[in-house]
Amino acid sequence: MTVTLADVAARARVSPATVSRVLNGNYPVAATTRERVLRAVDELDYVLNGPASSLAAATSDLVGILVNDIADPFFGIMAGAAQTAIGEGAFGRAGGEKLAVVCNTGGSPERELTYLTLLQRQRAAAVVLTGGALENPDHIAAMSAKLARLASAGTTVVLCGRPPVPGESVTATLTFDNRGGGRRLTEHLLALGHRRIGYVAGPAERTTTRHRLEGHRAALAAAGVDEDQERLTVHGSYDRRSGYDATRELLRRDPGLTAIAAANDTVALGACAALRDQGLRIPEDVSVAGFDDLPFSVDAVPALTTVRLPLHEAGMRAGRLAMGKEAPPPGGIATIGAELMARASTAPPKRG
Amino acid sequence: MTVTLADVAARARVSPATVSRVLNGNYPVAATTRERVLRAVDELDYVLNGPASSLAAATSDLVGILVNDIADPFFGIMAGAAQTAIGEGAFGRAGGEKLAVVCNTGGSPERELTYLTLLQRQRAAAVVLTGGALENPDHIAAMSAKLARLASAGTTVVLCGRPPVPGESVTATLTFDNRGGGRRLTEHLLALGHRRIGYVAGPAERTTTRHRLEGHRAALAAAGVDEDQERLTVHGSYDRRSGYDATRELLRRDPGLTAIAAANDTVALGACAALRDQGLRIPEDVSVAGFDDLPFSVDAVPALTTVRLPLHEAGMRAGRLAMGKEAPPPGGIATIGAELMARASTAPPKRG
DNA sequence: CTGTTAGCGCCTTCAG
DNA sequence: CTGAAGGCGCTAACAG
Repeated sequence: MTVTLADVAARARVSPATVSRVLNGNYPVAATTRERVLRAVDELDYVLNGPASSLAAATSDLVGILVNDIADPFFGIMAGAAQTAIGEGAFGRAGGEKLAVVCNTGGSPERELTYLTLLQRQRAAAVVLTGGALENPDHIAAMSAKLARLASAGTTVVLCGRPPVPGESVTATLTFDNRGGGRRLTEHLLALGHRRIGYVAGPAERTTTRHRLEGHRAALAAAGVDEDQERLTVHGSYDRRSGYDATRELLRRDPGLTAIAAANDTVALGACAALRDQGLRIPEDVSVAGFDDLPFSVDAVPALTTVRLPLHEAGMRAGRLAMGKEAPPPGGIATIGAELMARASTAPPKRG
Repeated sequence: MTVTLADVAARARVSPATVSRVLNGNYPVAATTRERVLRAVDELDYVLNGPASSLAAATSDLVGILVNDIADPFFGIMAGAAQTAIGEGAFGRAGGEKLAVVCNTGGSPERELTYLTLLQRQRAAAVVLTGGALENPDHIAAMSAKLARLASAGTTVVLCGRPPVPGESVTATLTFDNRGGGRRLTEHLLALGHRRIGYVAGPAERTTTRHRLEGHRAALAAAGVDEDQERLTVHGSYDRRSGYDATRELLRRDPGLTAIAAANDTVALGACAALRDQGLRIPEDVSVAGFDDLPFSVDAVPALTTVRLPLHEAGMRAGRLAMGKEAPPPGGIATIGAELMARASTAPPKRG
């Protein structure tokens, strides 16, 4: 009932092998024969059986892209770009189309491993891991083992916006300069004259959180403003609500603070909302800064000072690396710059 | 070199068939035997070969979720919810985990069809299509044919936030009341006293665009305000830039308009930016309204009046429907309500 | 350039 | 409850 390669072969009066060859396009076939086969494919409305191909060839055309939160444009932009890079130049019936597919871990370590296992099961051609990693030792060990196994099974592993992992299992790592960005952002605040700066950090145990915070602290230390920093730091998740709640908490701890640096732009927006609800003006009373420079940040009122991460470019590059369309950087690791975008939400302190 | 079912069977001193049975959990196996097998699986670090299973069983555990724009939270929220619903209750090594996977069409009809073909090739267990459909007749025909073929191959097809398609190939359709929402939004504007309302529509040829616009026009017609509407409508894409550009164009066409209704919240934010750049205040000079009620809308300044769509709930339900965990609604179609959220960005007109 | 021949690894009747 | 046997649909050497 379902039409197979053999049916096509029969209709085109060639052997199944020939049909396979024209479909995969990786072997010379006479033009007229190809014509005939393609016509038969169309007439029979034939669609290759993926599992059968994968089984026989011991590889599949599936490429997995793991993200922590698919509803967050930070990941959406990277994943979309990667998917574009992976899919491009492959259209129509011709072979070579990869099925680029994104998997949402929700930030859960179990789901991250589960997805990796599922992709391993499918014999995925490549896997792209985006976003910061969890710093829990058990999870790190489990991940290393899993990545090693994927790599040894021939799956290309690419990290995008993630710190490098030791070992030979990762083909390429694109890592963001979160530390440098965090540092420059706080230097900007210091240059404006701020000294009491609240920090709304992301979830503890995440590399992104730690690196951004380290940059912040480094800038403070260099300026000699390093007392009491624990009290001026509150951890939360990477969402709006967290920014709102943490800001109220910071204001309680130090009503005199003149600036707030947030873990990312979304959190910064929550911080802005909390400040407004307290009757504080931005930036006159309190300056606010974010991180990532997501598209909405420039439209915030006032426009948000933040650190720009080239998410689209990074995603594209990760996609190309996953496909082997681009050579890995020397040493397998490339650090991607983070650029300060000074806008209207930060200004010299007027009070305190 | 790569460990297979047979290896596990040998180690556990049972037949391959038995191993298969415990792994798939769909057949009675003695508890002690199961133990032994599971232990062998662990010791050998065995991972099922997906393609081989799929080939033999003629089904796979892949579920595809198609979205128009993965960087847009509108889709991210639905896709994330669907993925959660599909993945839940399936952890550890036990069988039954589906690989829920999202595919980004970028709004391109070709890519939509390509992804469907790729999913068909993988013998996907289910496919969830989210977001509005293109109204081009050729594409509609191609899609119907493709969906019919998927359905006849045993793939469950679910539509989420999409208008129903004729035929028996779709298991369930969840459609948003875009028309009703659009109508209520404009009624709200009319009730405030607005009469010259600019409309920034989405891309032409999309059902979502058309339905929202129809609701808008219906409200105007009911109020007897139906002259000149073509001139007060500008089409664009569903992004910020489009809102910005279209608003400038609308202002050029009618400098006296007192309100702008936008295709969605993102577009509304672009509209706000354009108004501000023209020195117009919101809502004193011009009211602005969006659609969708994405998370950032409540934090906009002023808070954005919009129409709330229960994206998370819809996505969850679509996921459950795709998994057969929930019975389809009567007739296979459920309409999901759209609720007006009146906030600070709309107020009675002060000028004109 | 094209046909022939073996499996790829697993599931699924059918016996026992 | 468990084992044995056949085949799912395709690709990959080999010949020719």
